[in-house]
Amino acid sequence: MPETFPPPEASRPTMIDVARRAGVGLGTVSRVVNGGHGVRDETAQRVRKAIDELGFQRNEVARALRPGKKSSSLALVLGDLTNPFFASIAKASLEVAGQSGFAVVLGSVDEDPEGEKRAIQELVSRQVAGLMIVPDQGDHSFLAGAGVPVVFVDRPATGLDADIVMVDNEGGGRLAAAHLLAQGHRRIAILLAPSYYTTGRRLRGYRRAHREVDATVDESLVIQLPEGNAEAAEKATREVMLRADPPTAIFASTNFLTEGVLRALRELGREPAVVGFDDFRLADMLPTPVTVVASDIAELGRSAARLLLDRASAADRRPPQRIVLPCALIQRGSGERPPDSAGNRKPR
Amino acid sequence: MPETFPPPEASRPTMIDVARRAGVGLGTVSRVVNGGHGVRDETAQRVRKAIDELGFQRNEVARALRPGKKSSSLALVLGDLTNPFFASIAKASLEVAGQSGFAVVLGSVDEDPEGEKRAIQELVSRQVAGLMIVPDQGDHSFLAGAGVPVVFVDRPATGLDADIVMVDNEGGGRLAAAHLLAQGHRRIAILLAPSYYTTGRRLRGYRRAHREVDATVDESLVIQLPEGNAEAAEKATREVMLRADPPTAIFASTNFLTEGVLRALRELGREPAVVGFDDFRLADMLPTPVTVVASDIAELGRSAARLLLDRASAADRRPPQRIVLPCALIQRGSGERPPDSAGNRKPR
DNA sequence: GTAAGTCTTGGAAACGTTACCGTCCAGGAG
DNA sequence: CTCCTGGACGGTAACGTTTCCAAGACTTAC
Repeated sequence: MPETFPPPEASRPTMIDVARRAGVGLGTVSRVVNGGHGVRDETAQRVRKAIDELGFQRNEVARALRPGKKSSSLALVLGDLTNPFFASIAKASLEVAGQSGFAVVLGSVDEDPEGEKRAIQELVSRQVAGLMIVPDQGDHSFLAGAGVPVVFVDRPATGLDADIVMVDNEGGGRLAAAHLLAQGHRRIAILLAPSYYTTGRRLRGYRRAHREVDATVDESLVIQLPEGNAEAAEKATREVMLRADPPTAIFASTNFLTEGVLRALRELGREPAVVGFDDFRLADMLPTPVTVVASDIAELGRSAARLLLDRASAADRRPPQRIVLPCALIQRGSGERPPDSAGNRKPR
Repeated sequence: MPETFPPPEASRPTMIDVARRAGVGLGTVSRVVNGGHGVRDETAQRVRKAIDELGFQRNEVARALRPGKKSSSLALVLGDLTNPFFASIAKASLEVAGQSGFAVVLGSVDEDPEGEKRAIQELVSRQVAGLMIVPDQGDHSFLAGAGVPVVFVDRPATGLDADIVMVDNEGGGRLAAAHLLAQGHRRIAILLAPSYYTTGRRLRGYRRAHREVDATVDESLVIQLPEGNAEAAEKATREVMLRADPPTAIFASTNFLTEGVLRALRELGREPAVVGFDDFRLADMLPTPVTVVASDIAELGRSAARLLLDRASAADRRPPQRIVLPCALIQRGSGERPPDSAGNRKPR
């Protein structure tokens, strides 16, 4: 059978091909490709012409092989991309990196902390120029010797003092609780995903808000969930609302938790005040629009990428930076219900 | 001896270091690292010991430099990760690729089709083993000579006959329209994002459903939006509902469009039947839970990754594959409203 | 007119890996 | 005892780029 098809493995032209075609040396081509300093204009023209004609494109892999040169990729390690929170970070950091000609390699870690370590090392072996990590629990000191700059996103990691970008969790927690307390609520349940750093800080803010108005926290309303998903929150909400002394307000410390809370409340037909942490799509479209404490998640990703690019390009030896983004309260209705509406059956 | 401080710029050990430490040749180390065939067991042990002691990890960049060897990364090029549709694809393909030891490099393309081409070429220059592309409009024939396997996701591209994974758009469109027609609706508006391939197919299904029950399509209800976002859909919905002869049902051909439709309807206080294409989070929690035509988006991503891995590893020379996933109707309420409820003011 | 620069340019050495080609040794066959 | 076979291993040449060094061409200053 005749091979009329385009050659299946058309090897792409290299700098050597370009050099031959332009009648110059290899070094000259390289110089032209990298900004063209120290090359006569006329020569540079000839080289560029050859590049166009051959459709040459620099082989980034070979480039990254040279010592010192890291590849022009950043790595982003995070959990479930299906969570809009993570998706926003990914999108924003991708944008910033892209503007500087950097690609982003993704590592997913839904799994164990061991899986995270493996994923990170895989990425390091790909010679990425830097790592953005939304860390799970577990020690990250193994990164110290990797010789790669690291930026932690959303929460710090133990064992490594690196740059970090996060939101003002304590301030946000305080904001949410203070808002509810100001409406007269004194029995405010707080739902916490298990052992996340952020969760602890939000709880701290919640406690501080109580102290500030001399209210005592009923510890039985501080609810540590076994898992950080909507189902766990739904179950916990059901249980706490069916107690003899239910809360008059609920503070869900995570977007997925908020969803679970709302599910349970709809099912029960109860309407305590609800404030969520992190905004989410359609929050304003629900039967009672949901009041949330929100921050600029995209900025989280953008800052992380910017910070990492600085570290990667310049020999940026400043001490680890710490960027904290503010939170704001967005009142939509669910957080403004008065205490006495909590037990009411929802009118249907 | 205690290594108190990891050297700040400890250059990572290479195979040569391992070879020296194990007292073997370079080739032997390589053989051990790649499965260890043709190496005596005792020797392999020694090498493995040295690897552990030094914390050696293969430099993937150098490996990928060798001719024929592509890097163990796949590229994924898609639009806004903030769209749960794209996020699901990304997550699923990431998972599958990860299981085979492949990383995924992301290219975002919110921009022009020219930006897409640039992004793709950037990724190709990184010697990825394959490309998964959710193509924008525009010609993709420039990929033909790249020597890299390509899988298109969600929609085909012009100019290149490659593998493709997509959902049964026409079937889904038909399903949605048929469902509405079966309830007696005869004036069904369809909102279409501009010039997407999928959009055209969904419209085709919509028309087919009409033909099947001998209903005629009022062409003024086939609404081409100037943009594919919620705002455009909201505006269009407002306009069409305020006409003298408004539709009794609306088919929103995209998840974001559905959101816009719902926003407009809430504002207007009107309740025509609504069916959306693609499921979305909280669809069941809205005042009237939203009926949708849904498909397994994650499977879209998984299939794409699997297909690409096959092409990349084996010299898979089968003709281009074409995988079409089915759609299913999920009835939740908004799609089951009868025709005469459309003009009703919403009780408040 | 010569010395000392400056600007351009070509060539070669690396980077860390894999693939190939030998060499060496052991053991079996003749 | 020799020859051959085959497995185990060491060495080296790539892969495509960047960087360094040296050499040539040309300018400037004395």
